[in-house]
Amino acid sequence: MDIELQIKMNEKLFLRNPEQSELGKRIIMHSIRLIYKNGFEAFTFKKLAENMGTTEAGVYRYFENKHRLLVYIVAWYWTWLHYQVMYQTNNINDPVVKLKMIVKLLATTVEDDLSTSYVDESLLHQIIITEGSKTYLTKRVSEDNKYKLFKPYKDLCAHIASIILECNPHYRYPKSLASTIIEMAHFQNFFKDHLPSLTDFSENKDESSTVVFLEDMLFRVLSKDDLK
Amino acid sequence: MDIELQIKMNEKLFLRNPEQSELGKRIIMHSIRLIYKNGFEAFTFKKLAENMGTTEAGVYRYFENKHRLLVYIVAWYWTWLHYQVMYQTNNINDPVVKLKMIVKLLATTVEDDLSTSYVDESLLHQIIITEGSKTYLTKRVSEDNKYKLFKPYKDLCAHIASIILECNPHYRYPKSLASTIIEMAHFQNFFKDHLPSLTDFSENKDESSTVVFLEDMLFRVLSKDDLK
DNA sequence: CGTGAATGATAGTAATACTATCTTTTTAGA
DNA sequence: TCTAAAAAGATAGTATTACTATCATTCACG
Repeated sequence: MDIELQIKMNEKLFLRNPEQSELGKRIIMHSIRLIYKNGFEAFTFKKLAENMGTTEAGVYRYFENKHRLLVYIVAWYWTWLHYQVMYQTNNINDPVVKLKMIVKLLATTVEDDLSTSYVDESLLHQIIITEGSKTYLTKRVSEDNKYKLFKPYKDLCAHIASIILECNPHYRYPKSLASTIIEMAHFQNFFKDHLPSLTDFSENKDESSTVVFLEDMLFRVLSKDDLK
Repeated sequence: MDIELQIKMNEKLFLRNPEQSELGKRIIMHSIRLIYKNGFEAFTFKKLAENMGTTEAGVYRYFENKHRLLVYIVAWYWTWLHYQVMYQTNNINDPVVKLKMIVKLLATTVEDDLSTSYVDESLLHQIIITEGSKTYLTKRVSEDNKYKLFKPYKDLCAHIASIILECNPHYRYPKSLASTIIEMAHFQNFFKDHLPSLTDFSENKDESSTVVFLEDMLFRVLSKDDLK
C-alpha cells in the first residue's frame, strides 16, 4: 500500500496552509528539526529561513509567529496520535486492554511514521514532551481556545475519558484522570531524563518504567474492589 | 509576635542578593506583580524597571536575565511552601491526614503571608501554576539542575514521597506519585479555569473539586485493600 | 571625613520580531 | 499556448528585546 496520510488542520492555525506546498512542508520539517535541536526559546524564523534556504518573509507568509507554528505542530501531533489510538485499539473490546495500549502510545517513543513524509514523529514526540504545555500556558489561552486550536488535544482527552468510563462507569473524574495520564506520560519521561530524583526510575531505563507506573496508577484508581 | 520570615536562597540564583536591599526586594515585589499581570513572555527588565522607577541596568545587577529571575521566585515559592507544609503538618501523626493537608496546601489559593513583607504569595501561587514548569522545560535544565536551582522543588517532592511511603510502605512509585500530585495540583486548576473540558469540574467552582480529585486518586492508589 | 559599594543616568550594540515593497518564478485555467 | 494571478525570492526598514559599558552620584561605615 502506498497511502499518504493527510491531516486536515484548523485554518486558524496558519496564514497559508503548509500542507499544500513544497515550501510549506519544508517549513514544518525544518521547524521540527530546529525546535528539537535548540529548543523553542532559541528558535526564530530567521534561523529557520537560513537553515532551510528561504527568507524570513517567506516563513511569515505561512505562520503569524513562532507561537502559532508551535501550536500548529503540537495540534498536528495530537491529531496524528488520536488516529494512532483509534487504529491500534480498533477491534479491541476490553477497555482495560485499550487503556494499556493508549498508555503505551502516549508514553513510549514513537517511530517515524513513513506515511507522513515530511513529519518525523519521533522528533515531534520529544518536542511535545518539552514544549507541548507551552502552547497553552500563556496569557492567550482563552483566545486560542476560542479559535479551537486545542481541539485535537481535547478530543483525545475526551476519547480516553470515555474508555475510562467503560472500565469503571462509577468513576467520577474521567476527564481529569485522562488529562493527568496524558500530561504525566510526558512529565514523568522528562523528569526521568533530566530531573531523575522526581521519579522512581533511574535515568538509563527506557520509557517502560513510566508505562508501568501509569498503568499501575490508572488501574488502582479504576479498581472496583474498593471501599467506596 | 513580629517575625519576619527569611528564606536563604541558593547563591547561583542571583548576581546580588535581592533580599539584602530595598531595591532588591522591590524588584521581587514588582516582578511578581508584572508577571502575574502580563505573563512571563511579555515580561521584560525594561518594563519592570519603568514600572518600579529604576533603570534596566539596575535590574541586571541583581539577575543575569529574566529566566533566572523566574527560577528565583519559583524556588522561593517552593521553599516557602515546604515550610508551610512542615508547619501545618507538625504534630500530626496520621500520614493520611498529613497528605490531605499537603494536597490542600498545594491546590488551594494561598492567602498572602504577612510574615514575608515583599512577597504576595497569592499572586505567586498563580504564577507558579502558569509559569512554574517553564523553569525546567528548557534546554538548560541539566545545567541549571547542576547548580541545584531546583533543589527546593525536589526537596518538597522527596518529603511528600516519604509521607506516601508512611501511608503504604509497599507502594513502589512514591516519588513519581508525589511529582504527579504536585504537577496536577496546578494543571487541573489551570485546566479548570482555562480549558475546562479537560477536567470534570465546572469553571465557577473553586479549587475544592481539584482537592477532592487529587485526594481520591492518591488514596485509591495507596489503598492497601487491593489485589496485588 | 573619606572611601568603597550601591545606585542612577545615559549610551550603545546585536539580535529578535516583525512589515513593506518590488521582482521573478510558478501554475492553473481560458 | 498564452496569460494572469498566486507564490516565492530578494531586499530594506522599524520597534523592541536583551543585553554591556561607562561615568557620576549618593550613602553607609569605620
